[in-house]
Amino acid sequence: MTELAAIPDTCSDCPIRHRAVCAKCEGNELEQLEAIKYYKSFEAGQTVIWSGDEMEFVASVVTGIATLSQTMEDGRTQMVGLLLPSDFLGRPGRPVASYDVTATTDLVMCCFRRKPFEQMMFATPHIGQRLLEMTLDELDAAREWMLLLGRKTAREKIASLLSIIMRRDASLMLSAAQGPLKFDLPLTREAMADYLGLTLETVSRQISALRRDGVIVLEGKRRIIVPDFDRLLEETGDDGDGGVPV
Amino acid sequence: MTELAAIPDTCSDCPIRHRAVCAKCEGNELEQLEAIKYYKSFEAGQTVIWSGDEMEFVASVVTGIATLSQTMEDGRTQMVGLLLPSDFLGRPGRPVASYDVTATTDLVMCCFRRKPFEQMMFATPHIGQRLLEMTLDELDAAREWMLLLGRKTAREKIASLLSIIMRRDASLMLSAAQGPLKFDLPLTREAMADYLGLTLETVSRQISALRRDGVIVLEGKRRIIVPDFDRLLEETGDDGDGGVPV
DNA sequence: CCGGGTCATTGATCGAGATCAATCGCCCGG
DNA sequence: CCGGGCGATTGATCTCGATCAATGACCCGG
Repeated sequence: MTELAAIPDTCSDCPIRHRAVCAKCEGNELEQLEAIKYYKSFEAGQTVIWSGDEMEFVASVVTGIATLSQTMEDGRTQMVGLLLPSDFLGRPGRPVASYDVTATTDLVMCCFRRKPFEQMMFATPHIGQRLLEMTLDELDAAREWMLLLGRKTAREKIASLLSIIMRRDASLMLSAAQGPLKFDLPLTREAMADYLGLTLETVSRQISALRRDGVIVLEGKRRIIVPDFDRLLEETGDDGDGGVPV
Repeated sequence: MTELAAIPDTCSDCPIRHRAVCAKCEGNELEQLEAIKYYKSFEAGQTVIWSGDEMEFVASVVTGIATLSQTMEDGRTQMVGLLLPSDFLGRPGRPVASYDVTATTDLVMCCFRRKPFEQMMFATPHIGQRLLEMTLDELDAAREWMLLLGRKTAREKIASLLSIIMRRDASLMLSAAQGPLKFDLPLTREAMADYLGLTLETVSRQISALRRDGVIVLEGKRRIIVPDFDRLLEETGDDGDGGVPV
């Protein structure tokens, strides 16, 4: 059993306060939300919910990473979403989960029982407005991802995934230092394969190839150093300014 | 120049009145929308807007079909959205188009200038609520599509596309007759390839293979007859009840 | 210090789909 | 009736990534 991550006392202490579904709520609205929220923790590897299960809550990721994935009868699986801190889980109005949700790291979620949340959403336009923004962002990300799945080579897929992860967690911890960037891969090779529509062997081979070509440096299995971010971007196949604004 | 499709006189005559972004609006709200709307028509093959262009309007598709697609510098392209009647084009709050939009058939759109629409959205919760529902549906569709792109075989991709098109246009014209279903493909082989992440040759070969195996019958190049819909569904690789509820 | 488990790497081979190329069918205009 | 253009089909070959298989690196518990 790993140690549980710190759980904020009140919403004002919350690290995702200004990015999550509650971002536009203030004063009274925030108090109402605070009254119905509760925290749930999961350990790395645990399943949060299975596709088809009844969902009695919706939630925001506070810390950690979770994945959404779909599986075909014969076992082929494709990841269809990556939930980072502040991302929202669940669909108001839908009582049943559409995807398998798995914690890939230790995970803390801020949960709201579904029914009260839906009622509040009806009464409080700020929640629905914020959820719409977030959903539109996710749709853009999904479309970027479709280009990756449909048209990119294995090497480009790996480079793209690395740059996506770097960008997203840079935007969370307003990364100070310039120069060689360094970060931990929060995913196993298998999870990366499920994300990219590849096999884990191909993922491993392409990471080795990028290492051989000096695009990345490995420190152990999971820690990645990128000496030249622009060089990595060239490998993604995207045009310079590229895509998703976080 | 082909003949222009019929354009409804008023919103109450409009064929997409109860499915589009205006679905929840009544009385006064509907009048306001009606006051700022205007129609635009495009011929099959025309580009509606280029990625990166300024968008001065958002719009609903009234009749016809349009596609959203992304292109890489070297010319590889991936379709990322298919807009059928009642679907919404544009993102409130974003002044610039993110995708290339092309009319694949003659197309009529009901447009709203972006700024007034955004103001109305702020004042009228029903519009934002409906847009949220529609966006969540699109996100689900995009995720289904990601499974297709990442994990399905070429044959499964073709079968899936056929069943998606059949389902979606059956839901529009509440198809009366049972028995052998018949419909027109609204896409060229090349557009199908862009949708499915394949080459047009592979699309052609797989369609021929499905024909040889008796799953479909062709009437000319574009008209498809499906003698046994369940047989087609088996070929998609999805489990029976399968996925997107329209 | 050893043995088992998990995750990752690397090698050998295979095959689905891409690529290159020729041909066909159909429509339309001269 | 002919010729050109466009979309679609079909064939031959190649290649990237999948598959099958062995080995390696690391961690933890006994």
